[in-house]
Amino acid sequence: MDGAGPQTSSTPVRGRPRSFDVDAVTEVALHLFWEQGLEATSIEQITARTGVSGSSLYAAFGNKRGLFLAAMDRYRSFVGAAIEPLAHGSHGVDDVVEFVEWVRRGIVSDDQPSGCLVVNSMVEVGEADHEVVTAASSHREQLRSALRDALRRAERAGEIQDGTSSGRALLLEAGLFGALATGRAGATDEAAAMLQSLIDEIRRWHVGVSV
Amino acid sequence: MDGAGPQTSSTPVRGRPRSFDVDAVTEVALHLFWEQGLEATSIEQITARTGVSGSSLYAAFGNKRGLFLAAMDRYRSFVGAAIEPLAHGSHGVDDVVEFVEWVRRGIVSDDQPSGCLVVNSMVEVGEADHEVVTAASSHREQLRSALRDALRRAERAGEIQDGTSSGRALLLEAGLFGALATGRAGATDEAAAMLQSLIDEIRRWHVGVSV
DNA sequence: GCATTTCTGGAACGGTGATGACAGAACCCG
DNA sequence: CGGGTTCTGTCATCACCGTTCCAGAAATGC
Repeated sequence: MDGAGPQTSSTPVRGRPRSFDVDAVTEVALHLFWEQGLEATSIEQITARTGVSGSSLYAAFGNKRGLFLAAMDRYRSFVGAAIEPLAHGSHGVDDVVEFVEWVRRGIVSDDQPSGCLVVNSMVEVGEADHEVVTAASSHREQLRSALRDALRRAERAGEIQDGTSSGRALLLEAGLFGALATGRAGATDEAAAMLQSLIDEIRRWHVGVSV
Repeated sequence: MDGAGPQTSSTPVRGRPRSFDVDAVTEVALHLFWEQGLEATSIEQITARTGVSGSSLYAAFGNKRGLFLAAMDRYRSFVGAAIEPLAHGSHGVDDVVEFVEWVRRGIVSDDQPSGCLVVNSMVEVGEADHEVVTAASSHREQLRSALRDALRRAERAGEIQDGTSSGRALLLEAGLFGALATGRAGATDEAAAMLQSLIDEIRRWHVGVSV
């Protein structure tokens, strides 16, 4: 019976209606948390960018943690859209490469903060917050599973050696996270090179191509 | 002419001598920063664990940032000892595998915090602190260069395909960082599995072994 | 219109944490 | 042993930040 969480789009029917868009505020918060981290982002910064005062934020999200969790959810569905083709695409290796390149575009792009909110949170929060740990764990599972699915398709298509999909999904997951952590430190070129090396290695997986 | 930094073991000759061991304090600080992060670690915690009061810390290290930088240096020489055989060892692939296993032992071990202070700092500090960015960049360079050296030896020994050492050094660096980030989130089993998948993949690099 | 309910901004509260000031303590050198 | 120098601990300062309080505002249904 703590913070009841944001009622995304239910009908309050009674009392004064909310005067701001919860999703829009979550988006702004996401951007700030993504760019600066959880601790380094203050409620005041969010009120400044959204024009919504602190008490309204607390009424809608419970507390800072609730807002962060909402932002994390939003981030996860953003990434989920790019993961989807991995899980249920029609290609094997090509789907994987396409995803890695999507990540690379995100790191190089100036439109979004470089790095991954989930990776950042894993490192910054560590094991301190159980819900954050759970969300991050679930996210990793989702990504890894999608990578594995794509690699299984690659196995069936004879693109890569049988029995390697699980291990290689883990390998890719680790490589992606490492590149994202590096990108966060401002070394976008290095991060992009890491992802390129990942792609090169994937290409070498092709059965029949000399080692 | 700012904080003069800790005079590690010079002879003060004049005035009251320091009554605590700078290295020992740095070690404690390192442990706390490593485990909790920069922001989450307070000077008070360090005074509590060391018995040294805040003003003495400020006299020796300038400020919290100076202490953190000293801790980072200490961490880097700790890791440097494990990197050394990579750079100047006599084996190729085996040296690389040995290093990955050293990282894995660190993650699984209960004696040290799981994760890597440099990776943690890259993510937590981001691009905010120029000196931290520089130290992290230098550390990455050192690791990558050592990995490349070992892989070059592997190339010369005919263990892996020629011309792949640079790319694969980057790949390993990314994979290691990703596993370390995952370990920091408390998922030590997952992190260990990532490192194992890295080792498995390295084994598949062996020229002559079927893809 | 009126009572009720729920929102809203602004100001206040309480805690925390980095840093600086200061008086005393411990050591060197002459 | 006294002067000069540098350490040490305690306390104060100052800023920041998450959170709550409160009085007013805006909607609902009767």
